[in-house]
Formats: sequence, structure tokens, C-alpha cells
Amino acid sequence: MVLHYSHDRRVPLWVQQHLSKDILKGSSHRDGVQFHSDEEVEEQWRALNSDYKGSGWSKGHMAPAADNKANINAMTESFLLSNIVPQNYSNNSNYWNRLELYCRDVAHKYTNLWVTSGPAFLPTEVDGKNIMQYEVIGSNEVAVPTHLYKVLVTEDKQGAKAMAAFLVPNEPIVPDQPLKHFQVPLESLEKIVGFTFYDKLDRGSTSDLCEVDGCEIMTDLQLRQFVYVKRIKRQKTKDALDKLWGKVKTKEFPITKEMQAAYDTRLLELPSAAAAAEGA
DNA sequence: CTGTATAGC
DNA sequence: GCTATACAG
Repeated sequence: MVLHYSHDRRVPLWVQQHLSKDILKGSSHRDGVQFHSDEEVEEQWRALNSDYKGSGWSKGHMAPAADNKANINAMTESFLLSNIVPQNYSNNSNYWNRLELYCRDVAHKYTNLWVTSGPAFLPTEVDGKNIMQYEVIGSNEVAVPTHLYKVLVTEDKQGAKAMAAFLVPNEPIVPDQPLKHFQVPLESLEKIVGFTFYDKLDRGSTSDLCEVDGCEIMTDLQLRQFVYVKRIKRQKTKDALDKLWGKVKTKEFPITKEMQAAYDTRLLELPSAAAAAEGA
């Protein structure tokens, strides 16, 4: 992860990562890792946890935690507030989450993937005038971006490149809005953010990732099912597992193979209450 | 996966 | 402040 910090807004300007199948392997988990201020940033420009607390905005990773499971140092680094922007809670946990999952999917399909993520600030129209306005939170006045962007560059095993840029409003997104809806020309994004991406990339010979790949992110339903798999795997007691499984069955969606497998596996891993009592 | 809040030392 | 736990999209 490499980032450029925006000292005036107390958020990154851009955060760049290189992803591959190998990099995404690993078992370091975000549990126990906390968001923390970046002490490499001079104190006067540093964002603190207290700035976000009670602000109504969530802490949104630019380089996602789940891209940094290779080792605990990378995981911990991703929780630096210099990698974080104030993000709408629903946007963060749903649509943006699915975009990040899509990136990992792309990383598995290609030899290399480079992702650049960051906040964007767009003017709003007020009384016929375009006004640049954005909320700032906490005593350090951390800027709340109006939008978030991601630029993806892929490389296949022949060395062929493809690219796509996405600009997503920092607000709840209609669940099944296609990702292509948020695709923008790279030059348009550059005009907004004020710098260029991937100077050395030959854009003439780079294809549109969404034409090559389709840019199909998982559906809202698939995300919910995916989340339940994670939740099942995290249960600490058989009672809790059964309670959760009971809830899952009342949901209005089909139980996937992955959900069933996660439940079966976890059931065997966890000692029953009776066995625990016997052991004691 | 993405996050939040609270209790207790 | 830190850690563990519970909760929700």
C-alpha cells in the first residue's frame, strides 16, 4: 500500500495497491486490530479516532482490510487513519464492500491488478450556482468526501492491460445498480481529483475492463448470503450457532451450499453444551 | 465482508 | 487507554 495524504482534508488523496492471487492469501484477521492515528503525519494535520466518533460517518478503508491478510503488519497498516475516509455506513458495508469483493475477484482472474482508491469532492448546485461544499467532522475537521473512486488496471499473462475507473457517491446506493453505471472515463476522474493516474500506462493499447470482463459485481442477495457464511464461521458456542442458524432459516432467501457447509463444519468444531459440562 | 457501541479493568 | 463481547447491514 502506497498513499499520498491530503493534509488539508485529513484524508488520503489516493491509495494505491498491487494485488495478485498470492498477495491475497493469508489468514491475518481484522479482529483485534484497531483504527489508529498515523503518527508519521504531523500532529496538526493528523486525523484521530475521536474525530469520527459519533460523527454519523463510518471509517472507510481505501486499501481494504481484507486485501491485507498476508501478514499482521499489513493488516495493522491498513487501519491507519491516513488510509481512511468518512464514509456513509450503508455505502461502506454494502455497495463499496461489493466493489472491493469484485476487485479481489478480478485479482484472482488476472496475473496482476493495481487498484488506486480515494475520495473525491464534487460541487453541488445551490441556487443555480455550483458550490463546493462538504462536511468536516471532529476537532480536526476531517473532510467528508462527496464521492469515492477506484481505478483498476489489470494485466493478463500475455501482458495485455485493461482498465476501468469508477466514481461512486458517498451515500446509500440502490442495491442492484450495475457497477457499469458508475464507470467514468479516466480523464473525467483526473479532471476532478487534480492529478493523473498511471502515467506510464499506454492508454491507447489498454482495453476497457468492463468490455473485457463485464464488471459484474455480486448482487445484494449474494452479499447477504456471503455475510452469513462469515457470521456462521465466527460463532463461539454451539448455542449461539444454533440460534443464528434458526434465524437464517427464517430469512426469505435460499440457504446456499456455502452456508450449509459453513454450518456443518462449525457444528463439528464446537463442543456441545452437554460435552462441555461433562468435560468440566 | 463492512462496521458500531458498551462494559469492565 | 485497552480488551472482550455483543450487535447490525
